[in-house]
Parts: sequence; structure tokens; C-alpha cells
Amino acid sequence: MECCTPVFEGVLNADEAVHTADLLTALGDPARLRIVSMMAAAPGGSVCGCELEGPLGLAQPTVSHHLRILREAGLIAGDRRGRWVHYRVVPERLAEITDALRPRVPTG
Amino acid sequence: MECCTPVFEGVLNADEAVHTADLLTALGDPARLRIVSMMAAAPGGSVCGCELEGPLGLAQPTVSHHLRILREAGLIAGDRRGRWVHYRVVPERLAEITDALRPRVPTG
DNA sequence: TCGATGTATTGATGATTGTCGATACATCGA
DNA sequence: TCGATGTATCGACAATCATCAATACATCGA
Repeated sequence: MECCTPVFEGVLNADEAVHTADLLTALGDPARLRIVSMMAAAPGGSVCGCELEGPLGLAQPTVSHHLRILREAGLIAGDRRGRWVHYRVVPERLAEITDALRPRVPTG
Repeated sequence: MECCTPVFEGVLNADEAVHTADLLTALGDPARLRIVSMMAAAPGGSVCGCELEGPLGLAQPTVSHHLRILREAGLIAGDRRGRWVHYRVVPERLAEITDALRPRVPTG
């Protein structure tokens, strides 16, 4: 006995799914969301790594770990200014997430 | 020696961050992304659970596991039609993610 | 009532993750 | 050159996760 509509392939193939899932996973952590939020809200759009440890309440290696994940996902970029590294959001990369989600929302 | 701008609190507090991270984590898996994609692309906007096992290449308990996570996150909803359960995307919940991300993107 | 079929749960397992202490690397001021 | 300070990496550990076989639950047709 058949159920309903015939089997179909999803519009999102396996590779696309892995790519988008990587971005979502990189951002899917409270600490990393707050980091990105801080950067977006910072005057000039960038924040010194040394400012994150305190507000987040995390140890320095942990912050560095999260920054690395965000950096490797391309969601943030950092440039060294002497002793410090200033990080900023990469808007195009963030938009990639919303772009991947928007078409999936049926307006109705 | 001071670094740069004074320490500031991120615009995203801990609770908000956890909430948004939960949504991103629920969606941050290739299988779950494809499931949502299939529902959004399905005629009528809903898909029978029995159709997912094949295209995804996953065992039935695994599919059920992913459906549960998406359901508990409020991203999908399912109603039983006799022997089968039809699932559909909850657009408002998906929009919650894009809404949480959009304001963080500085346009410039 | 009973077998068939779709769905959910349980239990187990290997892999991944978030966290931090210890430590190494990088850069500055003296 | 040397100590101080910001950053990155290493190693370890507990927690979580994705996966599936086995099994239980739910519903239909006969």
C-alpha cells in the first residue's frame, strides 16, 4: 500500500547540506554567538581579543578555541595590531546562512 | 597598558545566546537540513516520514531521532494521518533564526 | 483478533565537542 | 637582551551527539 506522494529528492544535496551545516554549527554555540554579537556591536566593527575573556566568563584558551572555529568557518577575520589581534565579522559569510535559509521558507 | 576601546557587554545576553544557539544547533546537521529542505520543497509543504528514510540513506531510528530534535526545537510540526505522520516546516521558527542574524550584519 | 506496516523509544558505541591547565609563540617596552 | 603581556597550541577529561539494532507502540486491512 502506498502512502501519498511519490518519493522525491530534496532540493538540498548532500554537499550543500554539509556546507551549510558547517556554518550553522560554527555559529551554534552561545559563546560564539556572543562573540559575533560583540564584534557587530563594537565601534568600528572590530574588537580586540583581549576584551572577550572577561565578559564571556571563559578562560583564555577557550576563547581562543572559539575564535579559531569562527575563523576557520570564515565567519570572522582577524588582523594583528602589534601585540593584539582585532577580529571583525565577515558579513558576506553571515549572509550565506540567511540566504540558505530564506528560500526554504514558504511565504504562505 | 590599555589595549583600545573599553570593555563592553555584548548586545546578546547569555540567555538569548543559548536560545538562538539551540535553534542553530538543531538545524546544524546535514541530515536535518535536508529534511527541512524536503519539507519546504514538497507539494503542500508537508512530507510523510516514510519518504525520508530512502533519500537520506539513514536508518529509520536515525531519521526519527532527527525528526524529534527538529520537532522539539519547534522548527517542524507533525500531524498523524492514520498510520503515517506528516511533517511540515514552521516558518515562524525558521524566521527566528534569520531575524537573530540579520541585525548583527552591519550594512557597510 | 491478528498480521502488516509506519513510527517512537531504548541501549550501546564510536566520534565529536566545550572546557581548562600547562605551555609555547609573538610582540612590545625597557 | 629580557621580562611582561596577548595569543595560540597541546593534552586531557567529561559531556554530548549521530548512528543503528532491537524492541515497543500505533494504526490499518482482513
